[in-house]
Amino acid sequence: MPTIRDVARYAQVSVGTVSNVLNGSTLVKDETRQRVLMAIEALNYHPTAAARSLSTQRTNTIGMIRSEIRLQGNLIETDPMVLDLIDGITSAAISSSTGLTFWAIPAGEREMALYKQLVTSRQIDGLILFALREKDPRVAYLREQEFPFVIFGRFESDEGDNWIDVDGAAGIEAAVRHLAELGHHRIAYLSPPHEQYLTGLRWQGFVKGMSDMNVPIDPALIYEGDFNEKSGQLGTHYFLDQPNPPTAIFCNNDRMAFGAMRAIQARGLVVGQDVSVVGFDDVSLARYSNPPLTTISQPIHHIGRALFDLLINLINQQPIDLLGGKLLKPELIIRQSTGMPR
Amino acid sequence: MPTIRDVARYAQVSVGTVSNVLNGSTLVKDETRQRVLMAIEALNYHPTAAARSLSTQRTNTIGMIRSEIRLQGNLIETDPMVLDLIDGITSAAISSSTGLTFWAIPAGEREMALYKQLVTSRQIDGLILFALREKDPRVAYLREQEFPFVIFGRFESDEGDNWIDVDGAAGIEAAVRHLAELGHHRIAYLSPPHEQYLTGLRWQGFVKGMSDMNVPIDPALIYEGDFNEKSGQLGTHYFLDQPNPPTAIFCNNDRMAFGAMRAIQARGLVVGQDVSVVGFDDVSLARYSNPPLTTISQPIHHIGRALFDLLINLINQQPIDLLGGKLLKPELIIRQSTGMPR
DNA sequence: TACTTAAATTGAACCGGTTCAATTAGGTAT
DNA sequence: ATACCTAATTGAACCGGTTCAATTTAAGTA
Repeated sequence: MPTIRDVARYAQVSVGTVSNVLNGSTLVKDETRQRVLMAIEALNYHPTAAARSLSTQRTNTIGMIRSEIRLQGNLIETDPMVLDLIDGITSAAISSSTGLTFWAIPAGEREMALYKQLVTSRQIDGLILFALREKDPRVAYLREQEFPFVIFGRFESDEGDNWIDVDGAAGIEAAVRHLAELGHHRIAYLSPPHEQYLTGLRWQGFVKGMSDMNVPIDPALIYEGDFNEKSGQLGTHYFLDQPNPPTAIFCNNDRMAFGAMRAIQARGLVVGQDVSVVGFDDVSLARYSNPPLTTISQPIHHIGRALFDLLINLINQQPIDLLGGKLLKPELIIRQSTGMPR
Repeated sequence: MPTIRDVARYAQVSVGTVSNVLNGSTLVKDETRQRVLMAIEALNYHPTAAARSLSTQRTNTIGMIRSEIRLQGNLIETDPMVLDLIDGITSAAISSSTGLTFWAIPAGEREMALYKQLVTSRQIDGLILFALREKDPRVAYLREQEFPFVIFGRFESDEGDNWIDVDGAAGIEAAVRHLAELGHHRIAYLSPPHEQYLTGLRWQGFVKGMSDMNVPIDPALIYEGDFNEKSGQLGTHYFLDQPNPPTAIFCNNDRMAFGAMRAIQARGLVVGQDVSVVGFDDVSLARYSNPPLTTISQPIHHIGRALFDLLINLINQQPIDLLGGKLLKPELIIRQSTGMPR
């Protein structure tokens, strides 16, 4: 493998000049630049990433870590939504030749060790966090280390300027309004796991929506799910076993909504007639489920891109342009899983 | 940030000794090791990844690149299956403190440029390829460069020992047998895009299954899809518009199968009674669709782990243990989307 | 006590880039 | 011809690890 010194020798210039050519400095005479470029071509030279990183202190890599969370022993599978997020991030990353590196690790002690490792060994220039938990230790640590990071979601009273979120509460309010206007008075709530930070925010939206529409909240119609289909199914059976079952179920993600629809159908009931179901996320399948799912859509691909841009600005210590605001409005997509109660 | 020289000074040893301690060499006296470890602790020292990479020529990072393919102008969205693959890879990677770096780039010229960049700049130690296309230029290039890579899938007559695949043809044969045994004589085939290498292999399985069961193949019942729900829907409408429509549709992934079910239901027909549907992949939603989808299951999480182990062995030039064979048997999961024809 | 051998430690050289103070080349004004 | 200024180029020092031949220390043996 040729090094920069080989190129310098071949082109009969110094290594400094080659470096200047590589980094687009304007200091180099055109004729010299040509000679260097020809040498690079002739030797098929490519700068080594590690050497460059060592002297520039930049890796051109950002990181993302999935916390493997287990509830009652079973792994919470990754939401298809995350894949869309990854898609958005990587499609923005490619244009600034930055890579996205992934790790997956069980939440807990080893998780913090990984974060510390990455930060102190400078393997990455910045981090994208998502699915924050209550009193998430990761945020405290990264802040303390002044390590660049952005969050998909909010954390503790919206402080900081390094997050982008969807106003889930507003989305849920809209969903509740939609259900109430259809005539539903018994609306069940399939909650996210209580560890998640967003759980509180979402709940506020539900409470506000219910109170605005004068629908009473029945504690018997609340169930804590874990974002998997299975818990949507379990929660729904629990609801329908109540003496006074709900006519509508709001689910905090689409996967639980799919599980809910399945449970309703397993009892010989019709989704959208006997029981209405609303989801959250609008994953690509929501449009194709049977019946098509009414759900709250978030512009996840756009969010991925925006998070990336925000992080890069943070890393470069450039002024932050929030690209249309940090709190994005979600949109209620009405399909056939909701209808008037019988 | 402290460097290895700071640690050496603090512990009153040489940098060589510190390095030996860091790398678990047995040459260091226990007492010295303790002193060094205390110094590391006291200074909160962590080796810099870039410096280490520069001298070891290893990055402890492997790469994966998603080819953004457009058909008739629209992007083929990433399959949820890929997320499971990533999950499997990263869960294996974490135990050897290796990261997985992800890029997404449109197939074509820029794509090859990215591969060349990564290989020659040694940003990664190895690559995981998937969704190979006919005469895929990536394989030729990587082979020529002798760069370590493994493939999820096969390529050109199974040559090489760096791939792991599911025997999709066998899976399809089983699916066709299942349908024929139920009494179906008109079985439609929703094909993968023709550019994909697996398209040929899968087709062979379909042909063999049909011929074994003495079911004729009708050219009017073949449609080329693109793995998205939409094309499943379009293909199904095309099939059902035929003068002599099929009673069963085999779809080459679950997403197209979901689209197919939707199209069938949109015409007031009942899936599993009027028209049976079989998918491929067994994504987590398949169990929760309405009706639950009969599909071919591949152990994708296991495959991710196996691909990682294989790649690491390749990188370390260690003998390859194929962990239970390179061609894995898929399993037909029979659910309610298939039944006897009316 | 001297000699041999094994164990532990040392530190300069190296990996391959970037940076910047110092130097040289080229051009213009006096 | 000389002084002066700007543009272009140079190359040693640096980034922070690993490696290994050379050296020192400790243990074992006669």
